[in-house]
Amino acid sequence: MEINAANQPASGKQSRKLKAREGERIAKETLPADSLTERQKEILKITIQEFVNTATPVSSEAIVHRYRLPISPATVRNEMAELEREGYITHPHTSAGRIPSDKGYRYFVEHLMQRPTGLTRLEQNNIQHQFYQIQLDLNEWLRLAASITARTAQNAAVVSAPRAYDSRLKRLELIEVQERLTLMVVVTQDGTVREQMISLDEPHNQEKLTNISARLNTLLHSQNWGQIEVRIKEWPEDLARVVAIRLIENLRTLDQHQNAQIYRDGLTNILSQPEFSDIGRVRQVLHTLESGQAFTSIIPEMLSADNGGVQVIIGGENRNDDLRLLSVVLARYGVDGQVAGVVGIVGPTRMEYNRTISTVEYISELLSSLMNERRG
Amino acid sequence: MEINAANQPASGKQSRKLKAREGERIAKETLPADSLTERQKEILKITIQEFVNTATPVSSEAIVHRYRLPISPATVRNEMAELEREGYITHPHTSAGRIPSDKGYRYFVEHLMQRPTGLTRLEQNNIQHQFYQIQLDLNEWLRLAASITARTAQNAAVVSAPRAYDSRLKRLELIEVQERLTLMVVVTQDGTVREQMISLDEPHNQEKLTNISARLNTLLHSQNWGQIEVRIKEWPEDLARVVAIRLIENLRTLDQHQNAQIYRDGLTNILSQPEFSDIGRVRQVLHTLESGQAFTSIIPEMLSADNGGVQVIIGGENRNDDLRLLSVVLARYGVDGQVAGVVGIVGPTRMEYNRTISTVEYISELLSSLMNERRG
DNA sequence: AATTAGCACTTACGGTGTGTGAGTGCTAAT
DNA sequence: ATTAGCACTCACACACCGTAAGTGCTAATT
Repeated sequence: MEINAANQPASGKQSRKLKAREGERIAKETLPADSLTERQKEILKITIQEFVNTATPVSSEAIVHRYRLPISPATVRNEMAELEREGYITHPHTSAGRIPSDKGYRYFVEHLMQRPTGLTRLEQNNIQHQFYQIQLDLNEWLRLAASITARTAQNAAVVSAPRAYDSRLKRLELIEVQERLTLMVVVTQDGTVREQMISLDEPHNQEKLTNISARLNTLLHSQNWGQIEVRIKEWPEDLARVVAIRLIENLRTLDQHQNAQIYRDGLTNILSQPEFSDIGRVRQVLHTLESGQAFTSIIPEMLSADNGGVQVIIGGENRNDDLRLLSVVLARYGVDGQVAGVVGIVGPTRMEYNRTISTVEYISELLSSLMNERRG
Repeated sequence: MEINAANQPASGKQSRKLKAREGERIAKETLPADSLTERQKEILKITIQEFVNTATPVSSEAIVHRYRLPISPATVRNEMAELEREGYITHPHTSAGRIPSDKGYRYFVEHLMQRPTGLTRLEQNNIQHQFYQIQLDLNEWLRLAASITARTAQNAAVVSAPRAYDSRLKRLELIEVQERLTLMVVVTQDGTVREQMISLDEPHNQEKLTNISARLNTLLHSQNWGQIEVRIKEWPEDLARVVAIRLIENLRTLDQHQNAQIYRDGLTNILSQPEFSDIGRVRQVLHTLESGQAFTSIIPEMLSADNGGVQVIIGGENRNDDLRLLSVVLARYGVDGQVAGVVGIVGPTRMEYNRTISTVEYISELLSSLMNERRG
């Protein structure tokens, strides 16, 4: 039992640390590639692949048989026992086969998985087609993105609306709705359109409104909310100022994006997985995903991460308790320094990481280039 | 068994017809109020109320005991047997109490339920508050509506985006994004804002675009797509015409609203009901609600119904097979002749119809008045 | 004629028992 | 270091009750 403790003291401790889950950053603990022998890697890889496909514990016999290994089940058993001691796999009860642990999946994702074999060229083209087919607005793009991602990865998809870093006014329009009610339409430099109602103290006709918006457009063009705030300091208390104040609010909420809209799709996919044969778990997961509150911490974290690539958070690595039994695969999309959002997949830890990662990667690239075309 | 067959021959046939479900319109078959004796009504009412509360079959003893009826369980049993013969209730197996049938619920909704006791004044105020608290845009209003409806009625909520009948241009704006790319923002008379990208054959600067939009605004103000189509017939093949054509498309899709957006919320509520202890049913229902295709027929039907009130579709009355085990309660909202959408609740047939109906009613009224304020 | 007491009958439900098959871990042989 | 052999452990499916709940029917009562 203590044989290999001397060989990899770090690894042993690290695994315990992982389970203790301190406040680490997401997807960090890179496992050393050389902590396992080649044969152990091979067996771990097969175990994971088999388990991903069949959803049932993998026996020593199944491994040698299905993959025609030149060793006996007994040998495999010995290796598996070792892998279990190291924490890469477990078994649910004595007479059952092995199932991968979170740590096992992590090792797989980092060292064992052959990449990239996720999406075929054909699939990519199909997806691209759906996006370019119609000139949709942002809202519908994101909805579509969620839907396609979910379908492609056969799991639940999450897409966060792009959040701007530094929204600047491109154009503002005031439209009379009623005597004392006007509709303000704000277009920012990156092409986002927002509408807002403003109720006025006294009646104004369209002509007046047009004048004001023309004036504001020239005065405040390409300014962000901070600059506008400074600019209007000594303005008189007239309508122009009222509008400017609403404009500031508007740009500011755009930047902070408290109303960070999340688009979801494909809940059905994940619930049809065998791990969700238990109704209680279904309810819990559904609740988690529907409320979306699990993502309020994870998405901002992803947005501010300096590492640009795909992030994989496996089971217990999740900070959020409700996501403990699920894995999350995330990628950022957007235009550098201007706007950014997140595309993600949520599913059982037993998922095809390769395909999931490829999907999320591809969709995020696609969304990025679409966003790029939008901006001026 | 045939005793009452002579008394209510129509009712007997009608119930059979119901089960045969021909292509009837929604929520129609009004059951005659006098087909039951007063005591039978009382017993049916109690049975339904008890079942709605407890979710377990109601026994004859429970009825006399809980409601202190001056009759014996045996008498109640006789009456229940009669009610069962008439199709208002059933029992799952010999030694179980009674549960209401779809027909029973319908009778309850039409004659037995005391209305309106749905929402307290306090609840109404709370709801109203949430809507008026912030000046949201349409999108977020509807999302909020779905969320509040679901929470209030403790079931899944469905809200369809308002569909316009006859969208007319209020104002159009062209904003340069890139040299050959412009953003068109269209505001219609009823205050709907839509954005669309237009790619141009040759470069145009903002000044040119402003000119064109000003011209179009005066020429096409308050016209619908049909009128615009006639108007531009002999126009030269310039940019103004290109924009006008896109404008026509835009207004037209607004009217047909193929992209009839549906907002959903509260799936969790309905899945926590005891009728969804079976995982298969959960999946089926979830699939139905997530895909939303079940509503593609039911919502337009509701929109074009001449009956303005709340519609209740109970279990098997649903045309859509996937909704067979659920009830749907719908109300229309909007501004007469201008825009209309639907607010609805979906839940197990065992639901508090009174409260559900009141909720849907109230939210739809609220949305209507909000829409009213928006329009010019 | 309507109501009710009494009772036999039916059926779901929870607990217990069991035997079978899968798969392991260990030991001893290769 | 590998592997054959084997005892051992569990989950799972199935059958087997006993019990409690609630009915329908019959006969007695009002």
